[in-house]
Amino acid sequence: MHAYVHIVDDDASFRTALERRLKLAGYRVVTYASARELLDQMPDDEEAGCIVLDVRIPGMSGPELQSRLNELESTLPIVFLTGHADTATTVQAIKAGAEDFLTKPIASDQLIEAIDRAVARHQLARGQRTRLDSLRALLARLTPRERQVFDLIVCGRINKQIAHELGTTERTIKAHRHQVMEKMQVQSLAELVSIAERLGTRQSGAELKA
Amino acid sequence: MHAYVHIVDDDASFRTALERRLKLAGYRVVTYASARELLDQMPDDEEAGCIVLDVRIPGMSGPELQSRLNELESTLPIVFLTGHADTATTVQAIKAGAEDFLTKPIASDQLIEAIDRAVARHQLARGQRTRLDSLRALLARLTPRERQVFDLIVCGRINKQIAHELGTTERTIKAHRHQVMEKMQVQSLAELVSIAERLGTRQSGAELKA
DNA sequence: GGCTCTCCTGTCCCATGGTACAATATGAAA
DNA sequence: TTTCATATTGTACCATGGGACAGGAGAGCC
Repeated sequence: MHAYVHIVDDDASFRTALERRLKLAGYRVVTYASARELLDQMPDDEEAGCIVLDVRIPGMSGPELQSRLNELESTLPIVFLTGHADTATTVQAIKAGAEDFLTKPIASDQLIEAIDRAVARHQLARGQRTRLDSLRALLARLTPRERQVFDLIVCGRINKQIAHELGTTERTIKAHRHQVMEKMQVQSLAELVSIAERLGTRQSGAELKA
Repeated sequence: MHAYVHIVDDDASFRTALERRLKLAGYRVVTYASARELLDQMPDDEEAGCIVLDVRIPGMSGPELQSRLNELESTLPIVFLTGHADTATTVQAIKAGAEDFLTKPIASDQLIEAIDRAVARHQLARGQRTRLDSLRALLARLTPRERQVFDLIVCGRINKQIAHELGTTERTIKAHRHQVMEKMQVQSLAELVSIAERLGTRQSGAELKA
């Protein structure tokens, strides 16, 4: 609860009306008159919420703002609102990950449903991203050498091979390997490989010889 | 090349015109007058291709056919065509995985582009599915006991623990483990875990004790 | 110059994984 | 009944992983 809805629309009276309606539904609301305004304040991605975005707004258009937000890796789902939708714009927006695309005038119940869905999706995405981020943070703490060893371990190389490929001794690899398991907070090789797979850092094998 | 385009439209003259145009573009074409017709013949998912689907057709509608195909786990991408698109239908179709949603009359170049994209996507999806299917086939060849051992191995259990959990001896587990590595055609634990991760069979650990 | 961090190296010892060589028991299928 | 797949167990032996204990070399910072 207390999720944020960010409304971007150049029609002040519409913003106000929608704001009132959403606050009654239990949402916290922030309004913006333009894409620029939203980008300047850049809503916090960590707070549950979503964006309600008019397609035609002065300056940067709705879809332009969407692609900009995608570049910035925002995961806030977008619910588009528009007076007259053309099909190409609709298709493009949904393909780019918009949660919904609605036409004005819109029944407020229907809009709220879309917003609820968007917020729920954001919760999920946020949870996943948080889990991945913490894994990435662990990985980032490895020294360059440890990272090399990590890559070779999760490809199934044994210590002897790793030592040979890195031009050092088996004993040294054991030391690095120990550090890797320690820093990645895992007790088994299986967990380590699982992490590598989820982070997409695992190469299929031969690529690493280059 | 020689990809199949499956056209579903109740307008015979439209079908014929489009068929001619697509054959010139190098496609193989199969036409259907209704959703039923396509379902009866059920296009082969293994052949590269896509479906061009009119939204409003007698009997089962385009979107209904789409959801039916999804249930049947078809991976053939769908390009929708329609006279007058309403936004809700468009959004729903794209969310359900349609490659595109175009309005008639449509420039044939534009349609061909959409079909090219759809076919390309199908190639990718097919490749991925084929790879996963062959892994699943390997997994299916494990005996029930071997499968239990597999699950525990990829969760990071050591032989001793597995033996205890399955109420047998370490030596027995070694035998099963050998069979598992053999049947799954892997040389290292890392590869085995990677497969489990990609097939989504890997539990996070504690769940398996139940 | 000290201090810290990274990277590197060594020996001893034990736990674990893997293999070769064998063998038994059970149930289903031919 | 014979045959086969499955599941089971055993004894060795060796390779690999990993911990305990100990130390050195080079780079960057205060």
